[in-house]
Amino acid sequence: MHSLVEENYLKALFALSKDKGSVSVNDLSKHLDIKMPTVTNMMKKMAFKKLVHYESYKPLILTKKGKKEAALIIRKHRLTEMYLVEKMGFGWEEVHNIAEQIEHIKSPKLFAKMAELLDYPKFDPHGTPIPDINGEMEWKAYSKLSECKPGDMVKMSAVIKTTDEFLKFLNRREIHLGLKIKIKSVEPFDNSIVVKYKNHLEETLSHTVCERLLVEKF
Amino acid sequence: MHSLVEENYLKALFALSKDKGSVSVNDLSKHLDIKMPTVTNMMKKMAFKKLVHYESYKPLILTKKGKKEAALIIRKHRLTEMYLVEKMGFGWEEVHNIAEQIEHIKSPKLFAKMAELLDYPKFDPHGTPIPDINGEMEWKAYSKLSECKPGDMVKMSAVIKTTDEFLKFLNRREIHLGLKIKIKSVEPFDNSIVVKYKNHLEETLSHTVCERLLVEKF
DNA sequence: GTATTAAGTTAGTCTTAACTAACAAATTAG
DNA sequence: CTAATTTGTTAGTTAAGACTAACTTAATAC
Repeated sequence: MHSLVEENYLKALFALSKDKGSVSVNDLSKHLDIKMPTVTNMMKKMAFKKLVHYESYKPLILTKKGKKEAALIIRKHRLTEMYLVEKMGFGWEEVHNIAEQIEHIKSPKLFAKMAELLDYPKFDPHGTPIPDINGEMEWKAYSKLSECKPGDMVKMSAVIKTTDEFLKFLNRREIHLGLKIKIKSVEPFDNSIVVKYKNHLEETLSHTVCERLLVEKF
Repeated sequence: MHSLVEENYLKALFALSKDKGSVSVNDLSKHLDIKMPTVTNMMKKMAFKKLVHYESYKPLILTKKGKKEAALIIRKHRLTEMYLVEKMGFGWEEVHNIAEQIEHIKSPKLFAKMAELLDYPKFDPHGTPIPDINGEMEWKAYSKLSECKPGDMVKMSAVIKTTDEFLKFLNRREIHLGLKIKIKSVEPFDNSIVVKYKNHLEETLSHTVCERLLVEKF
């Protein structure tokens, strides 16, 4: 089994390689707030364990094994978040830090029980997919709210790049998953969007915000 | 805050000093399965942090601070055990190892929520008292089943020196907290006891077993 | 296409928390 | 009360995982 530290490297590698499929030592170093030489050393150790493909001066690539193990940690994280929200009554902005710790708990039984009690959830409280027990996960074909056009009617489906602060911001505006939103206009100057939903008849959302909200059109 | 390692030393010190009020380096070393020199070193470090009174060649004594911090870790452990049993459906023999890990989670909110959802429980699933938020805890005046006389009617109130194996043993005999037990006879040769309860009309329990079962007479 | 900058590596150090070997103090046995 | 045994300490080593300083390779700029 891997150390808590290795698990954090795995998670970071997985998260950062989402798009390109590979990660630079520099990016990983910044993301983990760990200096580059330390990262290089750890990559060699993890390469020896067949978790990552490592060659000097080349981008880092998770092995199949590394990817699966990372996904299983993320599974534990997201199951925990869902459990905390659904079964314990926490707000979606409160659960990240707790899940960050509980994801390292070694107890297949605990997470199996969470999954069972939640009726095998496919998404976490932020709409992000939960990897299955084999580490497989699939994103639905969402659009960013920032890509929507005036007149579009959409359903809030997921929040990305979540921080506690951002989620509190959404709370204050009563924006939550499942919310139906109508795009009233797009301000060409700064790409901010004016939307209407529930009893909020005219709410302006900055481009920064809209880039983080994933929606389904209908 | 203290490291996970220090927390384990605190817990062990607390558990071992239950009776005498002090612990030898040797006992602590054996209990933690850590060699004596390592323990001595750690005691110096923890003495510096005012968690334990340490003097060369003298028994170890927890400070008030050390005692409180130990009790608060034990509070987290026992709240977790109760939560796992009451809210997640685990058996009392399954929860120790999970709680052993979750007790180190840094999140006052999580444990406050557990306590709330459990309606501020005073005892864990084994009948052991849960320290309150100030680290205060009190044992009720239980007797050991081994001290009971033929004819006594008692209620099973707590299990001590629990191991998963011992709890499974109790499961197989359908012995659980709250069970009403009648002592039929005591075998003077080996101090085993013959008891009657529910549909078990004659069950023999060894002295070893009876030493670990705490009961209330009535 | 060389010069500069950025990214990555190597070498050596630090801290935590473990260990063993050797020694010292305290306890127990006779 | 001394000898043997047990307990505790000191000193020095190790592994994990962090760091800085110095150097090398790769990327970018002009």
